[in-house]
Amino acid sequence: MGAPVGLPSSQRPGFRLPHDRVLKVQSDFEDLKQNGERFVTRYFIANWRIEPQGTLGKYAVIASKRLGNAVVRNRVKRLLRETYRLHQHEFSGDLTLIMVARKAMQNKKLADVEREFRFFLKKTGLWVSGAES
RNA sequence: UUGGUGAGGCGGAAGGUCGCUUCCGAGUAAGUCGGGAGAGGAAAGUCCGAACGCCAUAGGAUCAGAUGCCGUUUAACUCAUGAAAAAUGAGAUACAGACGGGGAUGCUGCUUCAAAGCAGUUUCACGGAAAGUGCCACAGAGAAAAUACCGCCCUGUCCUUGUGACAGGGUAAGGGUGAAAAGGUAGUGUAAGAGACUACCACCUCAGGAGUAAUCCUCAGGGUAUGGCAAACCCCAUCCGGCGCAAGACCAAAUAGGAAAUCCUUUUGAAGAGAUCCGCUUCAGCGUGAAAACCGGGAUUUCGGGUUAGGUUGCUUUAAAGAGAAAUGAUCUUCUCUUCGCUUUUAUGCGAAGAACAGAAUUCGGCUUACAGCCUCCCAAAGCUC
RNA sequence: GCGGGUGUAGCUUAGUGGUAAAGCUCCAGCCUUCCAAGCUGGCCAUGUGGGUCCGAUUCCCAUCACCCGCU
Repeated sequence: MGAPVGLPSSQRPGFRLPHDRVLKVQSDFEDLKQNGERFVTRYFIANWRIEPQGTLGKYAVIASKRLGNAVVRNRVKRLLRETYRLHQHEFSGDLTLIMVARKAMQNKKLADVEREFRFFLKKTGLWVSGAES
């Protein structure tokens, strides 16, 4: 699990996830909630939409105040962001995705979230690459 | 040594891989590469203040609000030196802060016949109850210029001659009620009693002394007048304009409307000559109809205000954490610590789990709350050893 | 970041400083063949910690939890 080690930096796929990939516009959130697809797992709720070919996919992570205090919310958001970053080559890139954290995600490790994210990709047919295991 | 109270401090360490924000450098630019920096003691709660900013504001008073023993002291901030935000020096202000002192209060111990005194310690939002109003349930005779229930004493009457009953009067020493009963204790005095009188204490007033002050001490006099509650209304003294970085400043574009100035147009409308107006000609229209100005319409410019999750700034500095719904992370290895299980005589070894509370948003000080574990100091206790 | 409000029985609400009230709920009994309804009785509370006071749900302070507004 994790990033592939041993390859030169020019050959392995990039795992960067700069800050401008974050979805910010309010109307996009409402549009996705109205018209997008929806899938619920144990740890998070996913809203997504396939964008036209060539556009760079965006993402957003939501942790509501009911989840816990600021430390818990930051931890949950970081785990979801890390999961998206490490698995961003396993589905088509032109995907706008919103992940809403659920209460069961408190005190979980990265491996648990990764397993759930993989389950979500396979179940909804978004799993493209399949090269890694 | 153990567990405990109080005070202070620390808040896991090193490395690998993949990432995020920002700065510097390389690079035409992008991608990229190298280097630097990147949460706390409480960043939290927002309880109390201050800086800073805008608006308002002659001066005074009232209302409302806050504070309330005394002294000393402390931040951002401002000024000076300085290349400088660093550092040093100076100045100034604040809190329910810190330190020290005074007073009151409860508890314990000792002394004392007692009142009280001394020592230790707890607590205190600690101006005024002899300016006024109000309240003090229940109980109790009486709860504030008070009161005669049981009692005590005197006088009178009666007869059952008992220290009896009734009537009148005196009396706050005793009993009882209550949180609290109108100075306390001892004595004189008296029919019984009473600050009625005396001594000491307490209270009040004046004078002197000590102390920066709060306050304390001493002397003299007064003679009980002054119950408690102001975290009840209130009185006195002091302070006090409001809103808050979502404050505010600058800039930009679009949109609708406002004001001013200039120009054009119009006298039913259109066309023509003419620099323009008046006027004229032609056509259409109207019962007839002239001139000037205003109003109206249009264009340009300027001004001022509003709206927009607009931008920059305020703002985080040249020695840099930081402005975006908000980064400071994820994971692995080793070490450290704690707990549990197994093994071992023990030491130890192996395995597993865990390592708190908690995340900067203009800045600063204080307070409060949360916090696994560890370290240091002080205090008292228990056990062991010398 | 700033401002405001509320905590009383299991729930919804009362309550002048002096024994904390009502309705629904729950439990037991009566009534009924049984249930429901009805009647009788009972259980259960001032968020927490201090202070003022003889005495606090009430007054004051601190704290905790929850709710709302400003954009």
